[in-house]
Amino acid sequence: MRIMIQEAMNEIKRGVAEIIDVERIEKLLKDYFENGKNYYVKAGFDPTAPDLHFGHTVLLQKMAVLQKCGAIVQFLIGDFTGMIGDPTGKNETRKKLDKETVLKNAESYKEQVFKVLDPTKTEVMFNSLWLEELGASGIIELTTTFNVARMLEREDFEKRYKSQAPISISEFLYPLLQGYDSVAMKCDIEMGGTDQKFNLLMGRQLQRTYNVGKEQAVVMMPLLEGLDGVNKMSKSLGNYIGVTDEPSDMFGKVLSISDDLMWRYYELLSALSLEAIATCKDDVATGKVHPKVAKENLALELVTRYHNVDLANAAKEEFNNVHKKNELPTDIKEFSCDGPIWIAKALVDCKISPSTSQSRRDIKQGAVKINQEKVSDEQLQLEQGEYILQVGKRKFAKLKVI
RNA sequence: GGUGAGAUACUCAAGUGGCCAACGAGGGCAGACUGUAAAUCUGCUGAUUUUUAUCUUCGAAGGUUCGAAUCCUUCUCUCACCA
Repeated sequence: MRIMIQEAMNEIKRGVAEIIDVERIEKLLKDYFENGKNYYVKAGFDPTAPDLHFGHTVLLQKMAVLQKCGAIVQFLIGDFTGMIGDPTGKNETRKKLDKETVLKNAESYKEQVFKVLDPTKTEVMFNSLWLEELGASGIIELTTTFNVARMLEREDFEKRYKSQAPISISEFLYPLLQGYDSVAMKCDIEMGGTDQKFNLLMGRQLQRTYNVGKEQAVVMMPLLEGLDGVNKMSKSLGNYIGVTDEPSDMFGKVLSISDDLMWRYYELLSALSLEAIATCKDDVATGKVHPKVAKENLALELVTRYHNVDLANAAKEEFNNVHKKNELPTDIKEFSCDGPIWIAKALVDCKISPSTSQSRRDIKQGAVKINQEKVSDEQLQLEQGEYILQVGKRKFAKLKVI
């Protein structure tokens, strides 16, 4: 029994940035393994963007691990708090979404989330349910539990306060409301990114204040770096790999990360054991395994997870055809138009160039190819026929000139 | 409420009457090199088949002028200092 708990703990601790109250998690595990008692793990998500990317899955995967150890996941959609916008981002106050949209978003969340989480051990919840009921008096009461000095301890607020950047009062409410969620949900563990530390601890604090009878443990996951290897993965920065990305896109994006970053992805995203990863890393360092092969394996694993093995292998083959052998991808978007047409215009029509000016620049640089042949004449007219147009290494289009 | 400062392209940031489609940096795109990458080097980075040109763009609207991102007026927004 003790060994089981120990093993579970090790698996849970893998890759996490910080755990607060490890003892409590151990107790929960013990209660599960000995008495089969479940416990609740909360994680909050934004209601506006049901586009999950690998950054989110770091958290989801950890929750999936916990599900195997008796956790019921409370998948919280912050439809109420979404109005305020978490101060950690630069988000300004947002408009409240109508119910219909929220429910629709929730549905698409489910589609994506259950590729990782076990649906039988997951409850989807909305915080408007209890926060709306709280009312003005409830919110005022909530604010009395905390003072401004403490609030300003939050790193983000402290910085802005010192540099005299504006802090909106509503922003103070965000951590309080998120914390109140923990009270309403009576969760045992809350998960979040390291940037959420303050908010996560708030939940713990408020559970005590409101006499919930338990104080949630906190598991913080590191923020996964995006494709650029510097900034955290986010949709707005465009450096993300979405769980709904097409197999070939997903494969290509994974292959495009730097060698250093690959190990980070291995640690946080792969299902391989840490020992296996360490071995692989050694083999790459000693030259036994080519770094590209290691990266391909990672990409295969991830594409398989969100699609399937066949598509993953197809994506790999496709990738090597296009990039290694310089062949053409299999599915190229097709267009047709009346001819004759000026090459620069054709590229714009096929959406592989933003403007004819840009087309001309690209032609001058030798970045444009027709049927694998470099184009040197920027005045070129395309007569009747079918052409494969290409800009750079990645942008392709098939054009039929009538 | 009072006073002062500011708003320039994707972002930061120069420019204070013509040589400004606007220095520079980052980012992005492309070429070389590679493992598709990273690093490095190079070019490009408002639009337009008039390309040593034309048109649109420097918070918004007017005005002065042969000519304005630059000067004047009003407005909008942001910031700072004081209360």
